[in-house]
Amino acid sequence: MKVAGTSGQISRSGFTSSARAVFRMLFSEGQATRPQLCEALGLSRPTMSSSMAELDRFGYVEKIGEIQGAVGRKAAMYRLGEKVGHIISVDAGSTHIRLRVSTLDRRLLHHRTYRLSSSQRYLGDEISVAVAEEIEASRQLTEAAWGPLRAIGIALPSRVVNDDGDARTTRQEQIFSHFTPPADVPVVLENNVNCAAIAEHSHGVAQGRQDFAYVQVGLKIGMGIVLRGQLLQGRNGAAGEISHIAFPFGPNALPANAAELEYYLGTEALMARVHQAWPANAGTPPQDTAHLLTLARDGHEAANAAVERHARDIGAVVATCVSIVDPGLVVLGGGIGTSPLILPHVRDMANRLSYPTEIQSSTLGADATVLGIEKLAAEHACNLILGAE
Amino acid sequence: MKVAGTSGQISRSGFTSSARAVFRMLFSEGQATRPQLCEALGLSRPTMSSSMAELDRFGYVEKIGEIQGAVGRKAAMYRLGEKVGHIISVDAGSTHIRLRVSTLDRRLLHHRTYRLSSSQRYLGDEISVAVAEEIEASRQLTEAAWGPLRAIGIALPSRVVNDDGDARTTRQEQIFSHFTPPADVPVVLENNVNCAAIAEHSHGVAQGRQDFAYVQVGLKIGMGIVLRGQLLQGRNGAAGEISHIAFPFGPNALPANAAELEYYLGTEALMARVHQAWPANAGTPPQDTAHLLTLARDGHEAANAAVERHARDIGAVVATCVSIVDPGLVVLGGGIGTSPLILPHVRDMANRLSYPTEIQSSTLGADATVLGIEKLAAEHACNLILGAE
DNA sequence: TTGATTATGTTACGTAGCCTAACAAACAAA
DNA sequence: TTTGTTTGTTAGGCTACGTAACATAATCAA
Repeated sequence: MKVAGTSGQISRSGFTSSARAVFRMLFSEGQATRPQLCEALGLSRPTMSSSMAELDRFGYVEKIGEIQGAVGRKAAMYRLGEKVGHIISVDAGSTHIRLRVSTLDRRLLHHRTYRLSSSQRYLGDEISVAVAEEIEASRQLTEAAWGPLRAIGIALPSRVVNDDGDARTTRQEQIFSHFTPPADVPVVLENNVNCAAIAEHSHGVAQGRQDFAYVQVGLKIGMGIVLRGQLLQGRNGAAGEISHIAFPFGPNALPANAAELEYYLGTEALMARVHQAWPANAGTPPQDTAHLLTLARDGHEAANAAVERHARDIGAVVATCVSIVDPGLVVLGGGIGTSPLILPHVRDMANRLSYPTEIQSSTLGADATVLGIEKLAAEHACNLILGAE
Repeated sequence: MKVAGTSGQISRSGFTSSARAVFRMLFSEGQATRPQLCEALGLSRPTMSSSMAELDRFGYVEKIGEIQGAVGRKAAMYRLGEKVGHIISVDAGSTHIRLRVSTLDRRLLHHRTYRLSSSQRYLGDEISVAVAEEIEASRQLTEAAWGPLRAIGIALPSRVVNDDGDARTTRQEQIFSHFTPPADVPVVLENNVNCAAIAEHSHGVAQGRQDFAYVQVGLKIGMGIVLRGQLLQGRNGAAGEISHIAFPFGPNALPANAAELEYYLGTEALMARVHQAWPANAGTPPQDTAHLLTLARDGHEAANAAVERHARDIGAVVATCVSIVDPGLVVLGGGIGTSPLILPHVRDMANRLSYPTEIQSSTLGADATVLGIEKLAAEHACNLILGAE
């Protein structure tokens, strides 16, 4: 993740630690009653009173109702107030720009989707232009009740390095070629596969897991790794760049070039192999992977063989990842990754070659990436409001 | 890391947070003056007074002298007191048992080395017996001034899982087959390669690094990964078990069995390949890797070719690791790993296939592993004294 | 309806753990 | 010896919590 726009303002918030804890709780849980907050945070009722008063002075909390228990007085229910503001999250994908405007506790305020005129393999000018236009369009709709814009998050189809790393080796700055963020609004950048991993953590099958890996298999192949609840980014923003795994590698084979696996496991080369191996009497070969998967599902022999071999290749990649980080859970995503046809083969291969690991298919749809960057942008905004410490 | 022996005593220490901070500082720095501690921890002199008094009541600090600045009153120098106690650290290696008795701030009190009668490939009875005897022998020498025994750390040549994992799949419990630790003394277990990685962090070339990987190349091959300053252990204690990387893996090759890389990159298979490829006119082939490296260093052509090929294989493995965790630094250790002959080839291969990564040879000797487990045991003891949180 | 019971929120007040200010002690340099 | 500097202690205040007690608001049983 890279953050631009707020350089060096290490703003201590001025809130007491209990007020910060209350804010964080409402941030993560969405809403809670005072007794619930007391219980969860181990605070006394007087401390809760003063914390709430403290946050209320800034409009940072909002009473949204009362809850009646079995007996006794009603408990007041709170959530974050409107002065907390909102964030804009953008998935700058290869075919679509998906945008969400939401509160810090991720209540959706507005959303839009823009279809790019052509599929963009890499981050370039067209994406930058589209992002600029979409953000501008939604800013026009901003309502007073949304409060201030606290952050803009953008998921990019490129490596992203943080301030320690060397941004010149990535494409990340391309996003700003036609897009200039509003002054004073921090921009949070993160790789789109990493964002999808985050979404699995907050919305998907990896909920509650401290450690897991997300493997996206589609046009390209990539991985996002979450360890101790935090995204692993790497010195060059290259953690999870599994297309750079040594390939081919064997007693008589060493890789000649970097990223050979990217080509081999990409859909282009996969379909080329399918066409080459397609029997003359097996009908017309499939034109894309979706078609290939349909044929395989319907029991087509040649299609099945191709899918199985691809699944076993992916299983080998997963085994390699497990051997290195042993995450306990691997989530498969992407057009091919989510196919139920590949899951058993990946499981079999990975668990035979490596250590016991749960392997699941993602159930999140096309919104996964934008939900992931939304989470990251919200967390960044929350940290800014509560001070770095 | 696995910890046995102290089940469930979540002892809050009763010390103020500043006293704990002072303790931690003396723990990590060894010694410091009061003004230094104030400066480093951001505490006032009155607070330092009360913190010191607090710790002194338990004999947890000790004044060891005074330091005279340019002008003004002398500053008192402190270190951890004898009531803090000591730890026993054991490297249960394949050929030697190395033992150190030391204070929590790692002042050496006693050490001994025992040579096993034969090289043990795996953790078994003989190691357990030897560990029991060595620990018993050094306990006999315990002096009153050493204070209580706070922890026993043992580095094992096996996978080690923590309490979440399934210990039945590892060999770790074998260590207790002939060794029964004293009651009430926690035992800290960790894999020996992970320990060597820790030692690189605290004593070696990885000092000051938040993230790095340590690759040990010798009889077997293994890796220890430190991320955000903490050892990565994995759900099955298998993080860094790079012998399970998919191998062979290529367009026409999938691994048939687990851990094929362990055999291929092990010294046994290496020497077999060397012998097979040895030209008839090149003299007698080397009998072990040390000899092979000597011949290569002296310019022997066939030896050089073998070493280079092995180095490139290792470089491919390093590239795979970098592609997944992108640590920024890889330290090479072990009998073959530390050879200056392989370093350039590993560097070339890894950096060509993957992302910019510093690659260094370890400069620590045979004590690395025991120093690593010493660090872990000391940290565990420190946490117990200061309370969990 | 009315009191008993219970949960919630506020007020009053105590305390721990830090701080600053001021002073005492211990040193070097003038 | 005096002066200035640094170290350590004493005195006293402040903040962020806590507990105790009370006020408030609900259910429930008579």
